[in-house]
Amino acid sequence: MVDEGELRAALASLAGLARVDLGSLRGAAAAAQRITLASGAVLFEPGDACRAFGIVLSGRVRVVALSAAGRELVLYRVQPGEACTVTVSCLLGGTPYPARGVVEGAFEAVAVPLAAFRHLVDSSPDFRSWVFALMSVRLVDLMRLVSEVAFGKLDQRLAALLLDRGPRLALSHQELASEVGSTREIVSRVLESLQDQGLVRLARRQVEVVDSAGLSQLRRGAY
Amino acid sequence: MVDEGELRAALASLAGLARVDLGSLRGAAAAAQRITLASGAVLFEPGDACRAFGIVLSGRVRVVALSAAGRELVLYRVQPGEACTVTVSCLLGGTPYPARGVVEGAFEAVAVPLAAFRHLVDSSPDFRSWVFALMSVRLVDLMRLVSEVAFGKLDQRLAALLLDRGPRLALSHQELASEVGSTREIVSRVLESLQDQGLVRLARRQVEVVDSAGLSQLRRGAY
DNA sequence: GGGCGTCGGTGAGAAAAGTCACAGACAGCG
DNA sequence: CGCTGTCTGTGACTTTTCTCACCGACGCCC
Repeated sequence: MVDEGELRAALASLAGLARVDLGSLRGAAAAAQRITLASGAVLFEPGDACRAFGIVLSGRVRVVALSAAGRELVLYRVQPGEACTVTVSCLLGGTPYPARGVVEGAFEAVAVPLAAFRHLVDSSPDFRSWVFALMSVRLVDLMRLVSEVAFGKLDQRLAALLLDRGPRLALSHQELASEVGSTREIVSRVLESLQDQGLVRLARRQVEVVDSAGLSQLRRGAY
Repeated sequence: MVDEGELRAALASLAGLARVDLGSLRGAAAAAQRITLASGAVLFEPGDACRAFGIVLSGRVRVVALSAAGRELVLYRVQPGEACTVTVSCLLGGTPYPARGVVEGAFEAVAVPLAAFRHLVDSSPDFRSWVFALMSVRLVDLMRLVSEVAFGKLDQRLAALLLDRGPRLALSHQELASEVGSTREIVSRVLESLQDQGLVRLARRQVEVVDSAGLSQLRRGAY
């Protein structure tokens, strides 16, 4: 159970949700729960049933596809101010989660049960279009991801990752491999080749982008 | 411009849309357009801007990712009674299409412009939850597709395709390759190997499932 | 300084997929 | 019947990715 003012304050801080009206919030606030988790906590596993709709206040959720062999691939991240779209999908469709959700950073969220979620959707146009927008972005992103995984080579995928996530990435090769759905050795070798081409500089648990223009070029049509 | 009764009849024939109320339809009907296209027509190309929301009455839309090298991969199909979810995403997000949409079969659809779509969403809870349900299913399907493409071998992907699409598939190897995002030669060889294992029977432009139990087994953990 | 756990490098080999080139088979049609 | 376009089979080779095995390097803690 969450204080209405608190929920309101939380929602108000989120882009696009500032104007959810008071009446709509009553029911949701009464039913909502505050959730706090430490980094690394698992929110859901593939096959789990979905019980509530969550709005992330701080920290992130990394949504990861798992292979039978234990390999991983990050599908997307839920940022503060967003809701987990798989959760919406699974709630509405009654399907089990198709992926794992892992907490990154100090995590706080508000969990709203299905009934209250429906009520919010029905009563607040702002809330509604916020949810639509989230799902829209996710859908298009996933379609792009499918293309990249199906058609892109690993150097291109890594180039894209490096360009997207800042000029400096403090991740081990194993962690990078889990981002892109590959294995440590391969990532090591590909990174080494990128370094040989003068595109990045490597250090223990760190990749630094040196030639971002070159990386962008590689990202598109490798030649 | 579409007659209100006609639009109503069209919507009424669709699962989950039977009860969209009359008032909500007025605006939509006035703005809606009837679309008829022949099989093979291209609805949209990657990069195109999205102009209207379409509900498919008959025929299907095949949504396809394209690689720089000209390879293809079917992301999903929009069946009669469904709406194209990329279209919703692109409309709401203002993003260009990330894929190609191709008509299959004799195609009829009702196209509703963005404003009228928004009005329908706002005024009809039934319409709303129908759209949510569509997007939910798509999202989960796409996540599964990412996993399959990233972790599955081609024989598994083909096995899944054969199991999903009836005991008999009348497609050329090139068409099968375009379904799964591979090339003709590879598909030919994999199919031959499936035939050697007694799982399918091949003929010109035809694949027949012989041992569906075996195919299911292959589909999961190839051993 | 010694020990330990994490991290990265590397070699050897195999498997999977893609590429190129061409040949033969089949269907439909004039 | 022969022609033509589509469809499939196949050999030979390359590229990409994966797997296994092992080792050395680094950081940290006692």
